[in-house]
Amino acid sequence: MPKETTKATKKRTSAKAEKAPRGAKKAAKGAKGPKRALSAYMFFSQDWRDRIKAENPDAGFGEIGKLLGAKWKELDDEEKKPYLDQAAKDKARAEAEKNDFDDKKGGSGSGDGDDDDD
DNA sequence: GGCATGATTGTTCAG
DNA sequence: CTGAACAATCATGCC
Repeated sequence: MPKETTKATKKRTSAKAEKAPRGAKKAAKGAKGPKRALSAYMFFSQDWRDRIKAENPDAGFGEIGKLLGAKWKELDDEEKKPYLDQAAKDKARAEAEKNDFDDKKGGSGSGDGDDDDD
């Protein structure tokens, strides 16, 4: 048994009790942050978005979203494997990203160019 | 050292 | 453009 520590405390992360009270988030604009790695779900949806729409051409965001999640859990470990694999690779990518972020984080300065954005 | 948290990622669909 | 359900994640901070 996986010791439930957090889970028992909170529902998970989103929890979104009812309307997704996630207000403080989304920074990505000027702030530079070592973004995180994608989730297996991301890859899973990329491949499945096709299927979901194929079997639910009528389904909209609501249906597809729910169906997607439902199918995801329905898949077997082996089925998710390929997705997890991709996620694993993305993780490495995010790792390097953070690495660079951590490296220049102090230094440089300057520069930065920044960019900006938009 | 282990725990909790937050931040992020991508899809679809619409006004 | 952005948000919202859907799910994972997992890196980091913190004592």
